[in-house]
Amino acid sequence: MTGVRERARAATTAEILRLARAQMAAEGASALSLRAIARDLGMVSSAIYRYFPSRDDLLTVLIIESYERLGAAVDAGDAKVRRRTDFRGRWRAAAHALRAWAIDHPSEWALLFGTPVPGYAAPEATIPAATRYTTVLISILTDMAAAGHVHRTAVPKVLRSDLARLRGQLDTEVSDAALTVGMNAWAAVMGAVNLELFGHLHNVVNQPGALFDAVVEQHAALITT
Amino acid sequence: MTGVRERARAATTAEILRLARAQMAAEGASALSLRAIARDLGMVSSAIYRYFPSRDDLLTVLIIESYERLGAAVDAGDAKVRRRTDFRGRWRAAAHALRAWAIDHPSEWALLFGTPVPGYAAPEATIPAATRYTTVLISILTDMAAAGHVHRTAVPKVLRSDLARLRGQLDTEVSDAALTVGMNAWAAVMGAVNLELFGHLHNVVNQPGALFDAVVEQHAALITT
DNA sequence: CGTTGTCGAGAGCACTGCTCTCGTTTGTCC
DNA sequence: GGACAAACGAGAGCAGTGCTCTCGACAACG
Repeated sequence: MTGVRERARAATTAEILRLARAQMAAEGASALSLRAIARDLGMVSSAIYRYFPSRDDLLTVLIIESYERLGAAVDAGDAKVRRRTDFRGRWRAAAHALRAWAIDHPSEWALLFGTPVPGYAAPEATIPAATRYTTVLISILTDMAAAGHVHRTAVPKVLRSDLARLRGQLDTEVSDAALTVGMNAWAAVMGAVNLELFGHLHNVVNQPGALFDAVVEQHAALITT
Repeated sequence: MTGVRERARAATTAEILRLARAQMAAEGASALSLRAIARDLGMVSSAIYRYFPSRDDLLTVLIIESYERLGAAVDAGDAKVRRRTDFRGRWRAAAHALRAWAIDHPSEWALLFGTPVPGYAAPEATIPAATRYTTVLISILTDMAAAGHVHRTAVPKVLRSDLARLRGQLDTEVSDAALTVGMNAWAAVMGAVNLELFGHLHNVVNQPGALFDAVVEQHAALITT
């Protein structure tokens, strides 16, 4: 309750995270240095350990926050579509919001979807956050089902149990076929963004946005069929 | 010409690369340490610099080699298909060879397609190697065109110039539509493998192979249409 | 045979994450 | 209000990193 110390602590913690993010943006995710943060903060390096027990814990917090931001960005993209039954439009908006966020925050994208940092193993804590940005796609599919849309894609038998479990976790009424097309679309979009963000389209496609559009449109058709 | 010294040098260089690869497999790509390699080699760390001017140069060589290995694996997958006009079969074989290699060599996959290592910027030298593993897909599409197949996918206008340039570089006769479906398929497959390899399917899909199959089949249909 | 260039060893620099100790400050309880 | 415990920052130190420099031993070439 006694505010002074707690507020100071919260402020310092936030400042550490802010500086960490700035440093990540400037130098890349795995170049993040506790000592550099401490210097920027005008502190000695050991003081940082009063706030984060280790570099990995700092990374974990950053990862969770980034998942949260990405999820919010994708949500916002979807929310901008007025006609909620315009499922193609919502898919397009969500997908493009995903790519836009990735381009605006490349270091954070790398943190989330690139190689896990050296000895770093994503702890349990990140798992719920990690699914955050996929819920939009699920809700689009759910709304489609509610609107009477029936997906007819073939569902690999071995996936059945996974999909049933997923449906339970999500507590939603989407068919196996819908989940399958959804995952396919998800994989394709993630693949396109990764190729672009990690430089694999250099000297191959100079208009990565156009390639992304093609991927999105292709799956727009598949999703709404 | 004088063999003794040159052969010793080649042997040491090869040994460094071997140990580097072993270390990567054990600890992950960015945990690669020149000093540790030197220790394993029974040398002092500075001696390594007689063979590689910097850690980044070592990484570059490793990356190029890995691209080469991946390309060879995908080629081998495609080559196993007897009926060369069985384009679906060839696509399946190539895609599954890609995934199999990724699963067998996760650290190398991460090196190629994960976050670029800290301050490391892929130098020009890696570019030709980086396209190596995509040539199989191109040759499948080329063979389809030669067999009289006509792709009808819509091609984004902005991609036209890129595709024309690509066709020139590849020196092959594939239509814009074919290249577009090919890239879409490529992005989807890469996305599916990345999601699986980097752990984003944990607690989502326990049968990632099945999801991958679904992606491959979906694009098999799109490619051969 | 002498010169030249290659190679490995060793010391050292600047950096990293992290631990431990030591005063100082802050909040709490009597 | 005073005693006590917890929180905090400073500082030194350890083990590790990439990389540079110098020095002595050896091989290759004229």
